[in-house]
Amino acid sequence: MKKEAQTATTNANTVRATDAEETRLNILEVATEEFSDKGLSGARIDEIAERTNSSKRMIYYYFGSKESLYRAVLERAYTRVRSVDTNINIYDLSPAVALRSIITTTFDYHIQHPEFVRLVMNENILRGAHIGDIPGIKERNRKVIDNLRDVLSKGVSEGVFREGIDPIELHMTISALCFYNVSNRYTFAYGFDRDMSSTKALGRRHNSVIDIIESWCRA
Amino acid sequence: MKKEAQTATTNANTVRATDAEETRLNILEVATEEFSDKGLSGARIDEIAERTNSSKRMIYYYFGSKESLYRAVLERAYTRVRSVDTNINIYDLSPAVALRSIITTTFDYHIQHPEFVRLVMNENILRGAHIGDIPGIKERNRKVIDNLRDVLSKGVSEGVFREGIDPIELHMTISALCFYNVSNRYTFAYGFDRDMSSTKALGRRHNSVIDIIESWCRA
DNA sequence: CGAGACATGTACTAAATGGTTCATATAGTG
DNA sequence: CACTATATGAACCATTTAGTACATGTCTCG
Repeated sequence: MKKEAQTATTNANTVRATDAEETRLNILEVATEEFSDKGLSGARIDEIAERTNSSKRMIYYYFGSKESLYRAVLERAYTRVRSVDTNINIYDLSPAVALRSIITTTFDYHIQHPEFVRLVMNENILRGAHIGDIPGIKERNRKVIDNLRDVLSKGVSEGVFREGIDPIELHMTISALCFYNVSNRYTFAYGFDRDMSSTKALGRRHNSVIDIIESWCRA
Repeated sequence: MKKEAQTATTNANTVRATDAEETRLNILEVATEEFSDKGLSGARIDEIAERTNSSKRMIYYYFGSKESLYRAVLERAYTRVRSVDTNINIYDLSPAVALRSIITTTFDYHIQHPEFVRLVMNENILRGAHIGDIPGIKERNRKVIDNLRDVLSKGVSEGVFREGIDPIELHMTISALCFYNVSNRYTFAYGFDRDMSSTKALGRRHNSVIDIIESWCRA
């Protein structure tokens, strides 16, 4: 398959480079599934190798070790989130709408990316052993907090939000409420017979989350 | 040590039984640490055996397999929570005070029992594969929801809470807000330089959580 | 006291698993 | 075209790990 792709193109250089990058990415994708599925210790390199278009040999060729591969997966996952919530333009919107839009984006992202949620869970099981190696996280988070601070203070000065809400607390609240119904989906579903992946339950939950945070922030 | 305990007592029967029960419990305690620390796949039977007063042989004698041991650990953890929040007496308190007391109890329990939080996280990583085997969870949860429903409706009829809040949504909210700052402690701490185990941060968070839920429920 | 049940220590095993060795193919370059 | 760097396949290895076989001790009860 790869060979066909190769001969199909004229510029061999590009092909080779692309090919390698493709292999790397393919490994990364499969690894993301596996690590997010079973965690660092539960994941199996052989399993990843098998599901890859490539081989175990290549995994070590490109990533060196299981842990490094895991780190690469984690980094990629975090990079992807970053690209999402940096995209909301706060300044064109009224504070109330901006806040709501932040909540909705966050909520949806978690629903659509359970693999991210699971990776973060796993990293916390590991007591954050690897997150320190991933560059750019603090900067990104600072930006998130700054955004929230701006929205809050704008809301306060417009009289729609009340004073005294700490942006970090607010962020934590939004995160918690968006994270939990994905992270604890299985134990919760079992305990309360409420399937947290049904559209109905999610819609309801989404409304609740918006409602909760809005009534907290409202002046 | 065990032998001394034995000779110290007169009734040999009791001693023997107690001894066995003690061994079982000791294994269970160490296993709880290990599983909560590293998850099911990360935990090592040999590691547990070593930290036990007993041996690997005994682990298999009493529990049969790693998975069974894990299940026993999970069951014990859930049983312990149950005993806690069944203890709040809702009926003597005003709805507002009752709600606050539920929140505080839940909040504190999570802080004081990170091992429970971690076990639940792990069980969700496993997609709830074992929680179905644990008896009594549904009944307990039903009781929790019933309690909340009572508090809510009492509050509504007294005019302090607003109508239309679903007790399951409320429970989920309380859980999420109490769970997250323990479960995501490490990634959050790193990302925002806010150590979520400091007394100060916890106090502040506790206030926030109460504040959030109260302003949501308030009429 | 002697037999059987309960409890426990020692040593072992088979399979799984992360990682490596060695050989080799392929493509771009002087 | 030969040489070099990149890329890849197949078999292999050392270690770890869940689980076991077997012998033995100890308590209870007839």
